[in-house]
Amino acid sequence: MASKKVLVVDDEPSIREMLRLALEVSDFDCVEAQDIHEAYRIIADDAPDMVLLDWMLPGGSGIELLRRLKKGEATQSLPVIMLTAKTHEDNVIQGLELGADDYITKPFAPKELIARIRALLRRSSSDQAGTVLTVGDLVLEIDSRRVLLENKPLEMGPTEFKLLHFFMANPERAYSRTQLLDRVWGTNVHVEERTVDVHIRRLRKALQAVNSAYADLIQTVRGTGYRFSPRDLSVL
Amino acid sequence: MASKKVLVVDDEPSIREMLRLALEVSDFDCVEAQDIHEAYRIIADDAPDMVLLDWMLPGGSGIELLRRLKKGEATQSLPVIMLTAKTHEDNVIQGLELGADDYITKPFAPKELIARIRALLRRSSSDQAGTVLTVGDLVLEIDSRRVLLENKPLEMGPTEFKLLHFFMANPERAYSRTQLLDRVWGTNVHVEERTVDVHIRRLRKALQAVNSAYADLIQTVRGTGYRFSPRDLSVL
DNA sequence: ACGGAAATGTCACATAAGTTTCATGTAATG
DNA sequence: CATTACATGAAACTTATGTGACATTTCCGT
Repeated sequence: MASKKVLVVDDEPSIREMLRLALEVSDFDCVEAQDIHEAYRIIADDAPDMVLLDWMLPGGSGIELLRRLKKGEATQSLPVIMLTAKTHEDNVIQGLELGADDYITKPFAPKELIARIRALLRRSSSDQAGTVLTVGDLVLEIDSRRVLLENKPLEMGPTEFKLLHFFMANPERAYSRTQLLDRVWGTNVHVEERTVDVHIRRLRKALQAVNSAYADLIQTVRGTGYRFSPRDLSVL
Repeated sequence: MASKKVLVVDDEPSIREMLRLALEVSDFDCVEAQDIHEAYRIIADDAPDMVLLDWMLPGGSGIELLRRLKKGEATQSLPVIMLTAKTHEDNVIQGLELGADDYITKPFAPKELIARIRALLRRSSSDQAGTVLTVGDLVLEIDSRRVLLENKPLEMGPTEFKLLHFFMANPERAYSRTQLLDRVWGTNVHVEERTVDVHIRRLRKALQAVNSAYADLIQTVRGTGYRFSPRDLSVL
């Protein structure tokens, strides 16, 4: 399975390093940001699955980041665990009110941190359950892990499913093979770029088997990569 | 709906207070007991829907209360979540063996506690007696603990029954082996994931013995787990 | 408490399914 | 028309699941 990506936001390099270690040992991907500006960029580019946020960022900006995340449409459901010093009970309350999903006080046992991360990810992934993505007569059901085209189930492997899921969630934008590998396969996977082509092909094939017009949803962007574009689906 | 009533059994007033706060914020009713004598009285008088039981009651009486509850006819189905210090792994085992439904180690995130309480109440309240689940010619009678297919009784063990029960109550959705272990076997049971496969196989076998079409109800979702899908039962 | 039947969990091996890579063909680009 | 990028089929490989057998445990009736 593709491992989950955790964004660590802390200004102390040594703490980031420690967290990275703990995370990677437990088979998580880890990306680091030292300030909220960098954090924002990474959230946009790398789409982490959750955020570990140090509360004590310089200038009290930890709270600021949390507030902005919870305000933004696209980021408000991104799970956040706060790291706090144990003396600041009131900060905890404040953080939870602002929408942090959990907190942990320093110093903490790596084991506990990992356990909480797992618990949180499990919880929040069940939140996105029930979601159904639709483009014309193409329906992707997350819960049942099925894809229907014109009410007929489509045959495809797990990778094609994830790929289609990603595309339907991020339409009208071209992604390079590297980006696709990163976001569909997961970080730190060493796979040839060309492999993407093969899976694209299989996905197109699966769509084409039922209605050939739908294969055109996945467009080749020469020199760049691929794009999923409902916009110019002729059938609609 | 009328909010559920939770009995908190703990000798520490401050902990009771904290729990009460967490519970009431989440819209539960809360009653408190500081010892097992008081707990018993409240169970008899107030009929709580579940019990939050501190394991470390003075005199080790937490275990005593649990034992007595599980022995009593009227109280044995009352759900119990234990609160334990995280160092006492063995107590947890003991507690679960005695029939506790779940446990949570201190310190814990209020959100997690609430989540577990909700999960537990959902599980136990859906165990409504007298219910009969039906899919085509497949009939599952909860109270008589029997399964009929085309009016012929099916042979299966208790685990297969619970598994089928769960599937029939939650159709059209793919579950991982871990999720199935959690929800059919019970939380924190240490059982190999692959054991699920074996029980799936036994269940399929039982169905197939009468009508092979019904074995297809239980579908393998590669890379994910299994799904119960009446939707594409050809016989219907 | 005791013996046997039933149920359960685990393992090892067989089989099926899916993934990646590679070699080659084909279409776009300047 | 040379070059580059992409499409495609198929082989090699990796993983996931199916399945039978067996050791253990649980449950009952004696």
